[in-house]
Amino acid sequence: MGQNDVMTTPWLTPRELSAWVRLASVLELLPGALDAQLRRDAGVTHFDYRVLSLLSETAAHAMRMSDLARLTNSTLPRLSHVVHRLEERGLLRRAPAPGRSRSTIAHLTDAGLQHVIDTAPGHVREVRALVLDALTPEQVDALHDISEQILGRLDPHGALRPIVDQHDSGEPLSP
Amino acid sequence: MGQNDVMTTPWLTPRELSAWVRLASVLELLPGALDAQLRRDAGVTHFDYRVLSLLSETAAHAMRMSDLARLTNSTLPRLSHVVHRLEERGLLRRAPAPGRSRSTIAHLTDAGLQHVIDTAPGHVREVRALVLDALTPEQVDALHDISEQILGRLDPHGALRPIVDQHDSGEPLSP
DNA sequence: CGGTCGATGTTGTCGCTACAACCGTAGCGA
DNA sequence: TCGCTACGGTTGTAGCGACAACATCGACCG
Repeated sequence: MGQNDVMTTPWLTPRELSAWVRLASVLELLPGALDAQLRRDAGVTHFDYRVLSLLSETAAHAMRMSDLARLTNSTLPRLSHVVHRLEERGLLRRAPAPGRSRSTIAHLTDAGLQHVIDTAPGHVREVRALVLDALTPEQVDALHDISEQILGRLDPHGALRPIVDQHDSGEPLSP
Repeated sequence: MGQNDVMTTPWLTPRELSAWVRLASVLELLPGALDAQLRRDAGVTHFDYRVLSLLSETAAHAMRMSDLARLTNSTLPRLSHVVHRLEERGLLRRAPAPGRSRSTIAHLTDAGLQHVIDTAPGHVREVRALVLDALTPEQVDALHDISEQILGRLDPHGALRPIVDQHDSGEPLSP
């Protein structure tokens, strides 16, 4: 990692640099903007929302902790903390899995489901306003492919690939 | 924000949803991956690196705090904390601006400059590995345009637009 | 059986960010 | 000259995520 590498590292072309600078800005600003809307209007984090939303999409309104962690691109410790807080707020409950298993199941409560139902429209509007409505249909498709390629690098083994295309499940509360 | 809005909110089409789900995953995973590489190899966060890098690109290796905040898409309180920590590590110093001004100038130290020089190649390699090398040249250009459109929504007034295309300055340490 | 290993979660601690409150100074009008 | 306001910046606090240490339970192997 010495400065000698300066000579041997392929630098960024102007086009690459220009694209990267803009993407980096989006990476810094967009999560905060999404979080701000959800916190202001619904008192939850974007991550909280993902957890509740995923639970709402299952038939039983419940899921194993480790599956939830994988589907949210998260880690078990982080999820455990988040679920603990959501449980204190009465939006879900934890229960040991029935049968011979040491796993924990997170169940969405009625209040939690209602919260998702109340929160989803505003969130969708925000996603539209900040992202999708800014793009042409062709750009939306290009964004799909680009994101897919990058995910391939971020997650070479496809460990969390199941997260993608979960939207063919029953309930219409996907985003 | 009642559930009645469910009826009146334009929902996401399958293509939109699929693109958004993937982008959301990138938003969650990519910043962490970038941070991890820089923390592991260089002991700085991605944000720290942006600050040091921007300073290294100026002729005087110095900049006003408020300009630095704008160029990093950040806030003054956040920057103040970060600069305080970097100052304690000897990578930069703060000094009141000369003349009649209440502003503060952050100066990169020699150690700070050297740190950027040592760190840049590894960071560029990571950006290539995770993003640019995963894309075709056409996709890089498309990413440029897409990010630009989204930034237009995130920052309607162009308050931080100057951040874009700063790379025509002197030093070659932009990313 | 006994012991080790791996998988599943939880907890504790530390560092960073958001937010709000605060301070000092310049500019400006009465 | 006296405020008043706006700007530039710092500090304090609370909350969240990363990471590591710690349980616990099942499985496998001798």
